[in-house]
Amino acid sequence: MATLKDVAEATNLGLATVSRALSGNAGVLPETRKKVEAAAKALGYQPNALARGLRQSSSKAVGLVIPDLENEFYTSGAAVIQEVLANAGYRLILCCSNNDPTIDALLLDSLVERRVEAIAHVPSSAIGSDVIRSRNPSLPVVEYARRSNSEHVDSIVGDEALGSEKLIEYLVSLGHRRIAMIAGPRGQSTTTARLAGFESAVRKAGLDADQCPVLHGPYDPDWSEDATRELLLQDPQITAIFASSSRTVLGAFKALSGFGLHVPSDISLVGFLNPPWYEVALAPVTTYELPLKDMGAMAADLLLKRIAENEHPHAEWAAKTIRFEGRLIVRESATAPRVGSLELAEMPRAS
Amino acid sequence: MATLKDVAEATNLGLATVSRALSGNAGVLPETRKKVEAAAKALGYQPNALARGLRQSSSKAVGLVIPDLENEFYTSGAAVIQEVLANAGYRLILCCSNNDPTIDALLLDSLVERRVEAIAHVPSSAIGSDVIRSRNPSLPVVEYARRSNSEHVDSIVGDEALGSEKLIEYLVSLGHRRIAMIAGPRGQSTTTARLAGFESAVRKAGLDADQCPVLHGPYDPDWSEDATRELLLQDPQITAIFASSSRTVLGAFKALSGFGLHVPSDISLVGFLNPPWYEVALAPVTTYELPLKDMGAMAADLLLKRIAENEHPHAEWAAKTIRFEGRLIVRESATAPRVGSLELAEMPRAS
DNA sequence: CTGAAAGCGCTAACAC
DNA sequence: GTGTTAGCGCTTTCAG
Repeated sequence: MATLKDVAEATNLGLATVSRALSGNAGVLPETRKKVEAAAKALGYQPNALARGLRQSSSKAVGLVIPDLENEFYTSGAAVIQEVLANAGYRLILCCSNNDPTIDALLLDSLVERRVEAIAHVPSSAIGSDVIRSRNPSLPVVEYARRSNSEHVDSIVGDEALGSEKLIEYLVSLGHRRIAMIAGPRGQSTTTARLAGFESAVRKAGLDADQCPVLHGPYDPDWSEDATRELLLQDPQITAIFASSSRTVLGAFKALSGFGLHVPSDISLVGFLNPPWYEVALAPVTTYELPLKDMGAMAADLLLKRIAENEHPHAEWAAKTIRFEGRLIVRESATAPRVGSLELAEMPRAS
Repeated sequence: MATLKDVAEATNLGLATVSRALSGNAGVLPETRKKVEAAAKALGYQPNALARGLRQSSSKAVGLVIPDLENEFYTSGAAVIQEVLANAGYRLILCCSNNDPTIDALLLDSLVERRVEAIAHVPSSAIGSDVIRSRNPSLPVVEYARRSNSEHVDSIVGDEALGSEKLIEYLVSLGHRRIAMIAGPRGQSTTTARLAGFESAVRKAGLDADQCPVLHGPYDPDWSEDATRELLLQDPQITAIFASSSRTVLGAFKALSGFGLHVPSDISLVGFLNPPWYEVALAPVTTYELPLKDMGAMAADLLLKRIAENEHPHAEWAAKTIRFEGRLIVRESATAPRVGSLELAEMPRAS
């Protein structure tokens, strides 16, 4: 590949002049610039971002670590983060941790090695982004969607507790008193918050906690399907299910169909988040939507702001947690509880 | 941030020794290595990947450009590409072109500047990856999911033509003779192939092409909803719709519900690809599934292979196009055509 | 306005 | 085994 030197030799100019000309720097004769640009194009010159980054110690890159590339909860924000950053001239290095804390830490390390100027992070463990601070305390970090226990990073999250609470309140207002929750894996801030909201709402409504079971497991349709099945078998009095993620909703629907049960006539179901398909599900899903796009934009803006602040010897700022409220979306998957008990007909699954 | 020199000074060793020790290179006394590692850890030393990359002219990074971060057609492959590459010690720089050829070209350029060692690319225009070749002809490139007109790049795609054909054959076997297709935007290889399959099947089945209308538009639920509405209004004889992407299926369902129509009793609907929600849709969707995971793995393997070949003065290899077959998945959204004509009741939309 | 030279942090020859 | 040195490609003083 052609280098600056090649262009310099081709034009009989000095390295410095060529550099200035190509980086749109002032102080170069217009005709000189023309000549340089022509030669550069002719040689197919492409600047070497590694060399430039090394020299200026600024890579114009930002890292983003998310746990799952196929989950709208993360990609929806990632999309706007990438867009905002791109408009500001930064490139996004997007990594996927598969929800594995070890990989998570590895990826964070490698981003630091690549000298990214900031990191957006969906933490996969409570340790979260602390790895980074031990490497380079001045590197701006914002946590998105999930919160770790780190004290020194900003975080942008949804108000998940409020969401669950609203959902349960809604079910209670419909007349439900036996509500089950299919929760996520313990130890993640999202799970914790959603669970807290559930328990708080159950308490406030004066429901019997024993009649409102909670099952913990991964945010995975297959697990959720099994969990729902088991739940119904063990607790056929349940009249409503709170499936606390879109994957969970999916599994719940499948289990319910398997039993020949209809939503909402046999059992009510509410979800969380709002992927487009909720509108065309077996029963359009009543849910709590989080403003993921706004959250992503905010995260990106904050990142940019922190980068800018970093230029100047920054006054000690306090890390802030910004919690976005969402909204309850009432569709058709939840109605007043059925009368009578559940008839579970284990049907052969279609395909 | 600490540099190699800092570690060298701290240990009273030479730069080279420290470098060797830290990069696990042979020819260093075990105790020396210990000492170096201890000092490095104490100083919080992190290697500078920019400097290393510059020196070795190899960045251990691979670029991936996809048009949409929120579409499983791309992210599903992206996820496995990232995984395979990560296992081989490469970092993925994932960029999103928003289906805009200009941005696409920009991103490709910036990847070249960052000296990635290979690029996986979902082209957003027919020019596709040619930008890259003009910059650096020896940079391995593989197109994934879509094909451009580039002659010199490998491509991994699904057999979309076959898919449409199978789907239409299936509808015909059910008795349909008036089938509409909601197609994607003209000019993309996927659209072209899906359309070709449709037309070929229509012809082979001896259907009247006039009775099998095709609408072109973006792969977008809202557009698809409008298109479906219009279609039904203009052509109420239609008994089946081929919605040629998952977004399109979504819109079609919404339009159909809006008219108070039921799938499949009033009208049959078949989709394309196989996102998990197809199973829990208003009517579980009959579709043609592509092995996206296998395709992604293949793309990554090919990339790795090309990188390895690049080390040696490579014999001129021919670019290959690998086309993966998928499979027809029969669910419940298509049955024998209704008898009688359609009653369109424009109902107030719920929520 | 342009050129020469230093140096970003690292690795790979080459000496010792 | 270890140290010295050159140089990857670029930007940026500092002279001219």
